Amino acid sequence: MRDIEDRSIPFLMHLITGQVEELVNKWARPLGLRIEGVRVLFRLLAGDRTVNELARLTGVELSTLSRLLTRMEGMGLLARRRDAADGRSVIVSLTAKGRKLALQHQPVYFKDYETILMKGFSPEEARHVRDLIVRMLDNLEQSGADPISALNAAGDRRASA
Amino acid sequence: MRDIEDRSIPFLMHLITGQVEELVNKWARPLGLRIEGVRVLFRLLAGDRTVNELARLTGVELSTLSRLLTRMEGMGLLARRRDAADGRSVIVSLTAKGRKLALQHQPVYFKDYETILMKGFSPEEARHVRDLIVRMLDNLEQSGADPISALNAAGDRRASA
DNA sequence: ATTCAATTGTTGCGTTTGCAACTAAATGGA
DNA sequence: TCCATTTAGTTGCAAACGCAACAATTGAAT
Repeated sequence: MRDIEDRSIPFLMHLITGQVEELVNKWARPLGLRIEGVRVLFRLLAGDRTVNELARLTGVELSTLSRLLTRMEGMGLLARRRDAADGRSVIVSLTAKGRKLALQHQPVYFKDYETILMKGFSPEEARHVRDLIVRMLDNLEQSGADPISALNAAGDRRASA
Repeated sequence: MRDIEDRSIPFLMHLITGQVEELVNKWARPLGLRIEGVRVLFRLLAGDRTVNELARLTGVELSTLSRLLTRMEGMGLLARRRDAADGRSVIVSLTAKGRKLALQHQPVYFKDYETILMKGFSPEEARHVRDLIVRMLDNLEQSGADPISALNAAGDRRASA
């Protein structure tokens, strides 16, 4: 690896994430999409979702997602309709065109990037790293609804030591 | 963990990275910075760097970084000077004010986020996951200067199989 | 020496971003 | 029932983003 000096896990993940996203962006550019749009597309392939669910499932901020959906709707890739059961929610679904696009490009999606990332990994290593990463996410989640307080507390603790 | 269905490594990392960055952004906002600025600040604490080096070391895109440096220069946190040895390069260094700010907040930097992430990890697990992640970065790097070709090749291979 | 290529950093430009404020609908008391 | 609170989604706005084009400097080839 390069002469990276900051070997903290968050930073290393930042590097990986950034590079993978760059790759996906280049690939998706001819389709008029970027990685967020690609994520939405493939997520919807598994079934309709409300905007909120999509935000949670794709990790895209809500207002960003709302505008992204408007764009993709304009591209004819998806449709929004208000939920009859809950008038606040909006249900997003793929159009035929969107579904076709998704199916057409499904093979080159994340699996490929994961393949690159995990080259030379044994199955145990792959499983292990996935488990560890999931545990990190759990940790983040459990650090609280307002995780900043946990941080401040940690800082105070050390400061007073 | 939530009801996340996409358990691909890149996506899981995307979630972790996004959440950590959100935390850092909230923390750094009172300082007038965001995570990129924080990274620059602490990177420079280890010594002066050219703009290019900073970009590589922090994972910030070059034009974005250039403008970020202008802002931070305006805040009085750092200074730019042209390299006497190579007239193309610009050397970035902390001002006294920038150094003071960095030192002041050093304790709450990444270590804390890593602490949250790695809660409950044994030292072996922590070392292991770091090694595996570094291997992923190596894989990315070796996938070529233009890694998109590797991807296309992978797609073609499967398509013809 | 001259010319062509590569590297470094900045900027123009249109797009996208995230926060905060907002509307609208549903929920939970009193 | 009525009102306060919560939740879903959109939008205004200023800031930031990335790509591509650019100038300036260095390096390499002949």
